[in-house]
Amino acid sequence: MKTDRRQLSTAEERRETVLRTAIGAFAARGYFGTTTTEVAKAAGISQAYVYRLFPNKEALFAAVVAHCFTRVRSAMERGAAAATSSEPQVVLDSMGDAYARLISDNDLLLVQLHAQAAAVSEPVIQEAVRAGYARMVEYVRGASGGSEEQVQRFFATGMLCHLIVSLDVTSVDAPWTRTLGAGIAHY
Amino acid sequence: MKTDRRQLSTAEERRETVLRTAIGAFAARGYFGTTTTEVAKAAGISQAYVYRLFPNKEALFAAVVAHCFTRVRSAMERGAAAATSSEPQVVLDSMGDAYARLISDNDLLLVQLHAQAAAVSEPVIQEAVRAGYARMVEYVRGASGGSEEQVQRFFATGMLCHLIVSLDVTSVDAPWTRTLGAGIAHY
DNA sequence: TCTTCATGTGAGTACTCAATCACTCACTCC
DNA sequence: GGAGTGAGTGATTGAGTACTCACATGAAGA
Repeated sequence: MKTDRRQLSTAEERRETVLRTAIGAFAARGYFGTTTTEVAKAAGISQAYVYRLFPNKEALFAAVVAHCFTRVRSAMERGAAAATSSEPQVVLDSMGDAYARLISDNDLLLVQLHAQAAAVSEPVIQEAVRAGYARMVEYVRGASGGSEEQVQRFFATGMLCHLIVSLDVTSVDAPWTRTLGAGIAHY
Repeated sequence: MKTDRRQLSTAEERRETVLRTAIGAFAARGYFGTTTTEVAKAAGISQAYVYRLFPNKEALFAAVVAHCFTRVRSAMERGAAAATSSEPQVVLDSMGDAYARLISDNDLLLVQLHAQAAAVSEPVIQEAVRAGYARMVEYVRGASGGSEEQVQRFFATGMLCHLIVSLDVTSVDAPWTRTLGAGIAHY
């Protein structure tokens, strides 16, 4: 290695760049509504090269989804570590707060919402989303020690966040928006 | 009027047919993933005629979404009427059960999920979904007399149903699926 | 330097999509 | 029967779409 800064990246580095930047691309219009050209532009590469890094659009999206889940899970881990007590509800609240901070830019959450929608018809994506939630549920259960009901409510609240963000209810002040958003942290 | 049975429908009748049948078309792949040709086929008309009945695809989808919300709301009304007591939680449970029965074929629920996803980027759809939830939240609050927290939890549980259906978790038997699906009725 | 190989792209292909338009047919009223 | 109106369609368009391939360029060792 002569120079400190290579002009070309390794394929693996590029793949990671794509996974990171594609979140922003897919966040707006999801799997069907986002073109591979948009993903390429977000990553600063040509559209053709996307197909060198990933076999097809479905695999690309599934990889992006998996990447989002690992980011969310590591945020939960930080939240669990920051809990001020080992009381299950305290740990859950701390994880929820860490989640709220992570998704303050909304893109991660929106990809999860779109992934859920695409999972209905695309088996590869469904499998990625299932695997993500499987690991997440088990992690939350184990780290918090919460009851079935507490864990279930934790995820139900997360789903409610999807609704709140997708409708942008925080920018509407009305009784129904206050009811849905009551007690939900946002940064 | 010579014959008892007309061959042609009125435009209004056709529009209603389209609204009803398009639910099945949009349920699988949502707004971006469903073509107007598929919608036309489901309604038994030509693709061109879809554009005589609706100005464009976005308005068509928004109308379908609004139609779904009215169906869900009237199911809730039946549920509320069937409640065995006026205790808020009893009424909410009865409404939830009516909802569970209504969406046993999944299509209505899937359209709501896809509508939520499309609402992120399509303002006309976002407005339709907002209006639908606004009316539904107010109705649920008024009909049940439940507290802010009870109503919020009611909708959070509904959102959890979206996840359960989109991932088809009922066909996977594992600890995490039992946690998410605990106590959720399905018919 | 020269060869080798991975990184990266321009220019396509074959196809699908939403939307339009000229047109036909069914019905009603006189 | 004939004029007028609204229901309904076949054919088309122009703008994309995912995906491919021949080719260029940079890096690094012999």
